[in-house]
Amino acid sequence: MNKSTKTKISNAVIKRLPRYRRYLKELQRKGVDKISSGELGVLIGYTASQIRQDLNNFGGFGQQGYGYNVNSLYNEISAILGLDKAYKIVIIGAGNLGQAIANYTSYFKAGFVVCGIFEVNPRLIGLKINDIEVMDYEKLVSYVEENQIDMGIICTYKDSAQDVADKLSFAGVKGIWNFAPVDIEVPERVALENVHLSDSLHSLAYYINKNQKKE
Amino acid sequence: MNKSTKTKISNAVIKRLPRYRRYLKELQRKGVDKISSGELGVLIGYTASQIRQDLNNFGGFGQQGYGYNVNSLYNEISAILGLDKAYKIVIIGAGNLGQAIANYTSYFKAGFVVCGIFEVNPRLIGLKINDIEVMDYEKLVSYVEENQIDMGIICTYKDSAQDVADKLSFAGVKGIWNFAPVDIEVPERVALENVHLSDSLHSLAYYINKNQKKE
DNA sequence: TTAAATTATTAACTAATGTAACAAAAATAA
DNA sequence: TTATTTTTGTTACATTAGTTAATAATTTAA
Repeated sequence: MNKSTKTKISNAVIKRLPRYRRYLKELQRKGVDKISSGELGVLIGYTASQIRQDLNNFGGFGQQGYGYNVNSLYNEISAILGLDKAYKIVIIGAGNLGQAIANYTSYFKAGFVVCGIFEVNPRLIGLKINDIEVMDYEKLVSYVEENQIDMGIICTYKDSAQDVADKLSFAGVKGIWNFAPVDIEVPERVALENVHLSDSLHSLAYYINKNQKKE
Repeated sequence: MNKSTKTKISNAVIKRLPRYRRYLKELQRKGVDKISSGELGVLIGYTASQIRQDLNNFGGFGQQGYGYNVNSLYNEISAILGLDKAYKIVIIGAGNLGQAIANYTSYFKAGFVVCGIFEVNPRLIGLKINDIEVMDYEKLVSYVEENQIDMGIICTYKDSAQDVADKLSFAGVKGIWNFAPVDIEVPERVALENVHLSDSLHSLAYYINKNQKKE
């Protein structure tokens, strides 16, 4: 029995996994081939105990008296995150953010394949952004269905976001990455990750002012 | 005595404030002028109790038997977040992301004034992006000092991010918004907000696969 | 064969979060 | 004016999540 099916894995753990992975990648790059939870803890800034516990949610990747093998742990974490597969993606909204995300994702993220960008603005339809075709938003649903797209990235204004999410969900995507500054509703089977940039900026403003009140 | 000085306000509360503010803005737009914690709770999806408790961290903005005045609550929350002031900003990195953030911030975020973009690539220096000058990265520190810049946005590759953060901190910014996929260190007096897009995308990949294992 | 290192796992602890309850205040209606 | 209703402010309680500590088991290396 797979461990991950036994107990629910907390959100905090999942959010730490990409971070572990980043540090492991770096160690790999440096040619380090084994590491103990203690050493890794110093590096990342977690306690050794937490690292062992986090990893043990998914199974015993380490070995007593030895530690963790950097390469295999990197691969294990990648597999847990599902980064050993490829994902077909569409972006909705060909504005500044949509374009930036298109470039960002297709250049830097092996495994995330941007197949098309959808737009309502007729002046943008037909253009190519980084070799990716900008298509008519009207064709979104049929395109997603026919090409078995896995994921949609919402880069529209907030007023359109829910409509986009509905169409994507209807057409069968498995996940939505939402950049519109609004809370959208999706069916339970669809995974949703929000990147609320304005919320992030606003909380930064708070912390800037709080620091100055020097508590 | 101001309430906010009494007790430390939890991070979760701060992170909810921009959300409250978004919904209040929407109510304002619809011409609603008062709302009870109960109604707001239904709207946002929190319990009435939590909303009252959150708001009471900062003082009593409501009135028994009446509820909360939408306009004044919106203004109060804005003030708590520090959104009643203006912030002078520089962006470091004029790549796709830097450009998108430059446009995003200067178009949509009143109060956040992008004063300059800094770059190492000589082919970009001297250009104007959305009326904002792209300057030589060498001049970052003196520019920030002379113009009393409040905030820096890091849109570089990960290898340069710490150097940028050091320069910004040295030059006296009060906050850093970091988009580079790396953990950077800043002095305590500098507020730091990370937007780790790749981490976010990777956790989305996890949830996509988890959903399919249909727990 | 023994000692040292280090994980896996259980247990204990701490902090954060959320909910409930109710007195106090204001608004409304009689 | 007075009673009733509404709704907050505030305290207390309960629950959950997250973290750290402790220890038994295993491996490595001397």
